[in-house]
Amino acid sequence: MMVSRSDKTRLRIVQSANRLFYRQGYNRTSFTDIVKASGVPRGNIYYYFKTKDEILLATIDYRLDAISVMFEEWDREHRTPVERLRRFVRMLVNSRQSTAEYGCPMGSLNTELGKDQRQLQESASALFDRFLEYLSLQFQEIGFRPEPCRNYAIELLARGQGLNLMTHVMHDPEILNRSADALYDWIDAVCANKKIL
Amino acid sequence: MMVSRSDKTRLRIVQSANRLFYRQGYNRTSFTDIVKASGVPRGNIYYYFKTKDEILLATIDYRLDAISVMFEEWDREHRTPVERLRRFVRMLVNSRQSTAEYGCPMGSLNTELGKDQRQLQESASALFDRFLEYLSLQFQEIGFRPEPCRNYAIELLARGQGLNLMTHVMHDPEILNRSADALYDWIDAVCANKKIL
DNA sequence: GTCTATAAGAAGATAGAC
DNA sequence: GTCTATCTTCTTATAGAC
Repeated sequence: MMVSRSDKTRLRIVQSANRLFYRQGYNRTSFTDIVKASGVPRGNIYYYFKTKDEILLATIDYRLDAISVMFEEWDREHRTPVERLRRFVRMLVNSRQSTAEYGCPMGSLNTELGKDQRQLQESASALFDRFLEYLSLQFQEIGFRPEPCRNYAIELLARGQGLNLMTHVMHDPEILNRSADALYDWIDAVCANKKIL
Repeated sequence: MMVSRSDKTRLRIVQSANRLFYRQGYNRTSFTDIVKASGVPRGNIYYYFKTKDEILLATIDYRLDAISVMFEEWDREHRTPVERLRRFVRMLVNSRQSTAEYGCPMGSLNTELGKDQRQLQESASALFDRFLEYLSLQFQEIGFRPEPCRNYAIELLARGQGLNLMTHVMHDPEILNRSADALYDWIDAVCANKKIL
């Protein structure tokens, strides 16, 4: 696939913005911040994106693609759905340093936008949907009936987000480190429960 | 205790700002917003607070006071520490409507400030400290050795925050409603565990 | 496609009359 | 203590040359 020069410029804008939105939040990141970080002049950025909101939507798509790639990798590396659920927990632990500094990229963005920028948050919630869909599918493959699977996915994601938030608030990556076992145990317990059903 | 007229004006500013900071976030709330909501003219607000940051610190103190009052009420209404822990979960469920709209006041504020306004977030984290202290104390009164109590408190608070976040992201108060049972069960399980120790 | 200059408005904060 | 007018800076966005 050809990658034109303009595609490269666009990508540089999106990557720089994505990084800034994560580290400073969307609303505290100014257009000038993006200009400086990307090295792309103001007018040029407006050639690619009509508004700052459009840049945000592009970063969300960018993240969605990254998530898809990640899930494909998990599918390739792990044969069983239980291993993939554990892989999810391991990802949280692996990200503990940046989580302690800036929070969860997905959770903090949705929290920021969810208050009074509903339309943007609706776009950002697609990130959550993607995770819920994937986790839910794993529970189905374990053998649960479809109905409870989504609730299991919500419960697992909620616990992950809770740990991410505490890790960020206290700026202590060790919280994620030592709490992970409880999530592994929870996965095991749910699977044990399955045999009863 | 005498409540002077100037105290009243100050309180109106703090209450209006507190409401706005919760509903719009700190950074998206402008000085003009506070002027309009409180009905107090610009210059007058600057008589009470030198900067917008100072208003935020005042709202944090305001919330800390409200939390103290709440805990005193819980102590009066419930004799046993287990009942108080359950009361905490019940509070989360009771707040589900506003949580679905605006998130957790404490969690969303700390998430917003934690990225690149560390000094302000340090002040805001006092809200978390207050909860951790109170919950930790309940576990101690149940009979646990002091060391694990703080971790139990962190775990309970994390799970609450996780549910609050999912409730907010999906704008669905029912998530908190149906997930509360798992928290009640968790409290029971921890207490059962105590007998083993 | 690239880039600079600048418009138009909103932000936080101040000066000073009353 | 109260209130209005204004300053300065920063914001997003546009115009238009190259």
